[in-house]
Amino acid sequence: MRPLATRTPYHIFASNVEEAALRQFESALQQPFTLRGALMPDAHSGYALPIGAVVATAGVVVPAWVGYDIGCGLCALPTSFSRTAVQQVAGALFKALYQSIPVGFAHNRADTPWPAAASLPASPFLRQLFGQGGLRQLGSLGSGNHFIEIGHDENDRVWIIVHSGSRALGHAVASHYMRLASPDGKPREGHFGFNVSQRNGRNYLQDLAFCLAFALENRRELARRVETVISRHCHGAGDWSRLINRNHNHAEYAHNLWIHRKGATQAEAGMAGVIPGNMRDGSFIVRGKGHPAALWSSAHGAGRALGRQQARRTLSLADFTTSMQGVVARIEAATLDEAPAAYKDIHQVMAQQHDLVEIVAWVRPILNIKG
DNA sequence: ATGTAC
Repeated sequence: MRPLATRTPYHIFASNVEEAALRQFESALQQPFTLRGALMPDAHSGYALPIGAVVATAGVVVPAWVGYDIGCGLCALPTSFSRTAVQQVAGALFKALYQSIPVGFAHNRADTPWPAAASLPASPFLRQLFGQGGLRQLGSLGSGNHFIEIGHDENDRVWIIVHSGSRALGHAVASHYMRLASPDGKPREGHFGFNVSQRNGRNYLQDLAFCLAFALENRRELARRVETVISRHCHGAGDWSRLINRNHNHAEYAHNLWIHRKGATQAEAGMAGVIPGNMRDGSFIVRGKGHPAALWSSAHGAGRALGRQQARRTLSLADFTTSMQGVVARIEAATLDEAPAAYKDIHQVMAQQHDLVEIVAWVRPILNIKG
């Protein structure tokens, strides 16, 4: 890979990165407030900054470097359900889950209670947005790469894995602050940020924290609903004391840096994490190694091998069906862009980041829910 | 990514 035109220290953990993504990363590193950068093995181009990029600044927060789905991430809940019992009723669970969980653009008919929201700090702008149906979206999945997986590890432990984010709320918050940060008042490509000590910067960070809490509560609610549905058919429960939660779209102050992660998972030394592969190969439960050159991060998934349109054009439904043998899932033209073949090989991606995370368990899917 | 787009 070509060297980047910058004196800012950076490290690329991917074997080959498309030129468009490289240019985005390079231009982020060229910003005067940027101190360090890293590209994870799943990096590919996104808005303003590649997905799979981590960029650290001195006192500046850039909303476009967090992206639209603030707080998007994964929860993994180990359970005491029996693998064979779950497998026997997988078809029924699949149907019941789509009845109890809104997916795609759908939301709940009624609000999901979230009492803690009232005492969380938030700007008046966010309060107003949140008041307009925020709670109806708690416990809704969304679309794209968001999913719910029920799977089992090597010891036959059943896991509930949820990938979702802050839904319309985070999107509106991101758009608002990206518009505020950009000099021409339009949300667009560019590396426009706020000083963290100024009003806009403080408001953004406060609303970002709210969205992170909302996204976590959304994933918890989704996992609760999955647990409830399974327990109507099988004995057992989730071990909520061992719930793992990791964001991959966020900004935080750590190690004396303002670290932005856009499609990159926090991986401090000893920290539990979840890295999804694809709807056939499942997800990995990991433990972070706290690699400083990776800015204490890892990949957030396999990364796309094919763009969504390209996947829809070039992949066949027949091959998709064959590749999904043994997994109960939406296998149809509408989900072809999420077929395993649309993603990079997750095992290779895991191998490329053995200095960043250690694999604790491999959760292989029994069923998968997508929007 | 998004009760869907300059």
